[in-house]
Amino acid sequence: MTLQERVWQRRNRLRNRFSSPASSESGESPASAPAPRRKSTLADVAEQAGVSTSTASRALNGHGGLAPATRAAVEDAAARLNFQPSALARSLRTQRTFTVGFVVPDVSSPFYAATLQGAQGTLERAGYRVMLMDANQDVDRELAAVETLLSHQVDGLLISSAGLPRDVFEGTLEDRPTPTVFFDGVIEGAGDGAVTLDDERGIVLLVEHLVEHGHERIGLLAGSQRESAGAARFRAFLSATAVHGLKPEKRDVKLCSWAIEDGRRAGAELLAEETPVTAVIASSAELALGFMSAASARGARIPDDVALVAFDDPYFGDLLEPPLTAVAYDPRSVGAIAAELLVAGMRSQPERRELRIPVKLVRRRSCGCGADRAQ
Amino acid sequence: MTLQERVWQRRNRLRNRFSSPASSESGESPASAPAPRRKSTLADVAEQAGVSTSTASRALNGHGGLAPATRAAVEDAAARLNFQPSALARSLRTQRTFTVGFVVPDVSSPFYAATLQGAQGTLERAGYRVMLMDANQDVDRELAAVETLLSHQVDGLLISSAGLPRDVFEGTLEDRPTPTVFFDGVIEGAGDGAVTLDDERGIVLLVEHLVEHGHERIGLLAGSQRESAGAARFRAFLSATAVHGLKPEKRDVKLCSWAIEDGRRAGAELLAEETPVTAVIASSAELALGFMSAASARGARIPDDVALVAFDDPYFGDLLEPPLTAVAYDPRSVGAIAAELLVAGMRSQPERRELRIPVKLVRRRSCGCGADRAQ
DNA sequence: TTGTAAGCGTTATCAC
DNA sequence: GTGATAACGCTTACAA
Repeated sequence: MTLQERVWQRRNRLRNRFSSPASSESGESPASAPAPRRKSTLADVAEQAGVSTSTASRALNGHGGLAPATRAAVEDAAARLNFQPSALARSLRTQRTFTVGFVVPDVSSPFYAATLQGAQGTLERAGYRVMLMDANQDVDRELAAVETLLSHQVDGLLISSAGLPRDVFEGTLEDRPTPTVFFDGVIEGAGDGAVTLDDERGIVLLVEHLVEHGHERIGLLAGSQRESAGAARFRAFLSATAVHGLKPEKRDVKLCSWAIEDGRRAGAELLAEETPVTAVIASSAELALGFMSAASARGARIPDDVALVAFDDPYFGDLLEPPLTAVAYDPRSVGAIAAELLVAGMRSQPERRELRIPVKLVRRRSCGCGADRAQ
Repeated sequence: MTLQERVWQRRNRLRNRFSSPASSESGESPASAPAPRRKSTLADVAEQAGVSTSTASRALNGHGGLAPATRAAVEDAAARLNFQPSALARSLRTQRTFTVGFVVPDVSSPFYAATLQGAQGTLERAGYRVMLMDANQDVDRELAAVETLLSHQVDGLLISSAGLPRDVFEGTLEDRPTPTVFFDGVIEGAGDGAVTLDDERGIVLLVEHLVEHGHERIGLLAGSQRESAGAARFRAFLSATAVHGLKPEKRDVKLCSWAIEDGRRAGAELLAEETPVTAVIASSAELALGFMSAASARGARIPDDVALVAFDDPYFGDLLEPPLTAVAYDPRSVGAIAAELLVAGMRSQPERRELRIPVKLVRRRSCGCGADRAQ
């Protein structure tokens, strides 16, 4: 139904109400006053149409054999009463809510906002609504969120975990097997699917590029090690540097959280060493931003004094100073694909699937490209 | 309950299950196999505790006078069965869902993501959950979202409208009076509250500052005029420039949508005039980004060739090149305050309130500050 | 203090 | 084809 049609419908409804015999202008008695219009129920529709509620239900749901005339009558009555079935009652009866729960550590992060949007699109198309919960980077709240969602009988769960232990997660789910797919922050082996970025490949790309630029001492802003993505990037960093014969010192990798402020702090520490690293990899865009801020506060020039690359390409990456060399990917698609896996899982019971979203390197100036033509 | 406690609880549950007489290791008959564990209901708890469901209900909800012993027995049984009440059934009975619907034109926009987070925090504290719907900048989908939410019997609605006509909105709501507060994208006079940014003040700040820099011909990237914020900023622009005796030409103000791409396109048009404006105001951070991109594509330098200021201070505003002069405000608080209004509205029926979030000017380099010391 | 029973608004299983 | 009727899982008068 288009908006214009709705406008008309609304006008008609008003007209009907005023011309209805029951609500005469002069009738002042409480009895004849327009009843405190409660939302009309299936029973009302059935009554109006002169059929039973079961028939009304069937007519509206297109089930079973109905006389065309009855069906029309019911549809008519429903339209006249502006009937909207109660999702609550329906769900209680059918045990399906067509709602999926979505849990992320922080909605306001551009990455999660984008995954949410991607998932939302896919789910909506499949007829599902999303109930969102922000776990606020806190494992306890994450668990609470899952429990709330479960008590609402969501049909499925889409979770980016901040590091929930596997047995706790499974314990929570145990007496209510609910299809679950993890994305980005995954729990090893848990759930009916997992979609992650290709963390390993991304880090390899970054390290290789820095090595091409001639760097031999590379620092890392590692991000939270409780989250699978942070841990994976750290591991990948270790092995990728090893491949090139580099052995990062402990003080050159900073384990920290994901916020811009963490990047600033860790970045300042990195920069404060007597002989600092010549290049740094930030495990996320926020961390890179924090590092840039720290560098600028200290007067360190990027990439001249220290090169910077990031895992995560923010949409304003080429408007920064310097433009940020980064590993890019489509965050919407991680949400969308996770949602597809989930929808499949809710329809049947396919085997567990793990997918990786491909990443690619976007060369800009923060790594040294363009500035020196040396690359 | 902390995570650690949950871990213990989970372990105990497992232990109990294995030591339960019903599930002997050797019992192979289907009858003695652990029942396909359906979620336990209040009836199960009541049975376990040897009381009626009403008593069980009262015990769990802390209602009425109960013998301490019975209450304990019930709580015990509930814990043992890992009982989680069905939110669905409860809501159907009580007619309250403790869920509020949240509708925005685009979740992935940092602004809306932040409002969402603000609202979520406040609502959660008040005991409400949020059900999110992305209207995708489309008025029809916005309406559909509201209807879906209504059919889920949300207790309240938080909406940033993309321009829904008032009578359509009210028509949809009419037989189900649901507290609603609008924020950012408001519908004049509709709902039980509205919180907006101080659009007028923000634009005045921007125009004044540009005038101080000596500009006499200022362009505007106006944003969508269907949305109240876009329209308000446009109006404010007209009156603020008039105050300074400026009369913007029609071709200097670009009505467009909010996306970065729109800013790029409109910006390119502005820049392409024979004698272009000397300064431009972007109605949003995205539009400013688009303009920067257009300028850089064309080789126009900011602020030397054209000054730029924006209504909206992105969190990376000072890392852009040039750092962006902008009107700043706290986007979280608009969500939080809207949520507070809504919570108040759901608890009682206070009069309609309209609030404006204050804004302030953040001077950086894109306006010409610092670059020339002339300001 | 506790139990009985009547719903909340649907859908599903029977009969007719 | 259509209509009673029994759930779904909970809360809440009203009785006892």
